Amino acid sequence: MRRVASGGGLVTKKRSKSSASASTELATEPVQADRFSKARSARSASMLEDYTELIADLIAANGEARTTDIARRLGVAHPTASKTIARLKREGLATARPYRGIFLTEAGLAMANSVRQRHRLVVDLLIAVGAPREAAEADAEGIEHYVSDATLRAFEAFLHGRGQR
Amino acid sequence: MRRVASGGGLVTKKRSKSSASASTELATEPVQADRFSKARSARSASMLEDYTELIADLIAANGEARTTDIARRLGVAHPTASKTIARLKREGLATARPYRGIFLTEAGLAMANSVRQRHRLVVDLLIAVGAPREAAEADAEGIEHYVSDATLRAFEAFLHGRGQR
DNA sequence: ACTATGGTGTAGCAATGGCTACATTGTGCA
DNA sequence: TGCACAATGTAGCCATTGCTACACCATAGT
Ligand SMILES: [Mn+2]
Ligand SMILES: [Mn+2]
Ligand SMILES: [Mn+2]
Ligand SMILES: [Mn+2]
Repeated sequence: MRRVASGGGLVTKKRSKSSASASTELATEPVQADRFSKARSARSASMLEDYTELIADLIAANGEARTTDIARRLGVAHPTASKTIARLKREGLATARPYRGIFLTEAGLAMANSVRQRHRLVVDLLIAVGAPREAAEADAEGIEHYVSDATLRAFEAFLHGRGQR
Repeated sequence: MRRVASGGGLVTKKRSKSSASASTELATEPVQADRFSKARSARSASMLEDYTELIADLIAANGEARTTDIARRLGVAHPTASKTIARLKREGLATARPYRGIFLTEAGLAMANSVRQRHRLVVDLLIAVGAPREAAEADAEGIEHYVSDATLRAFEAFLHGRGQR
């Protein structure tokens, strides 16, 4: 197919590859696809990140992390948490034996620590640029998973430069 | 079950509800669950937001938005785009007839416009706080979907106060 | 020591979002 | 005027992340 626009029969434009300025168009595509691809990867990791952070918090607060507590904190049904914990185990981030609590491996703990630090940094930055505290806390829960190291370093420098942190 | 920690048989702690300070613990849970819940909603909407924005961009640039172009820009296989476009139609955001291009409904166009504006605002803010341009562009593709209106207004005010925008 | 109760596990369903493989369609160009 | 071939559609696979329903287990308290 060689392409013809048709909408309501108005436009009539041919194009061998793409109709827009052949200069920018060809450069834009792969770059944009890369950005979307990165976002998809981050989305896929976000669940693991939240779980490890939460498990570490529960162990710190309660001495243990139980499936039901994890589920309640996340606001999901317990089989949902159970299934994701299975994924954590599969990916070497956690261990668990039936009817005992959930434990983090070294890799899981490392993830938890870096994720917690990043979470706090994002909240602090949002507040520093004027976001209401609760909005900052809520938004950070999603935003955190998409902040690159380069951006994170910029956040740190920004906060330093303001005396905060 | 009344709960007993056990890990390696070390800890031995009972708890009727939760072991942590009964004052904060009970207040923390629902608040945190709410934040996670909001993040899940945003995650669910993110795909629709990216598609409407992209379709509007393609129509502006090419006069039409074809399934293959959408897929290539997103970096996914065309049946993946095709399936998501079906969801857009189902949710009243787009229309399409076989072998013609994709069109946005009024609702879809409204979403595209607000999403594009939010996207730009997020990129501008990230750059304003010092993120490298390409990191800002890449991170914004994920971050944008999790920024609340309250935080967005704060971003606007922050940029205004700096003469940017 | 028993048992009621609540934590835990498991089965099975649905929606979403990836993919590959293959069928169908439209049209630019020979 | 046809037809080759790219674009589009469709079928069917898998993984993830939700859910409800139900079975099983551990123990706190009697
Ligand atoms: Mn999070
Ligand atoms: Mn977090
Ligand atoms: Mn996006
Ligand atoms: Mn965007």
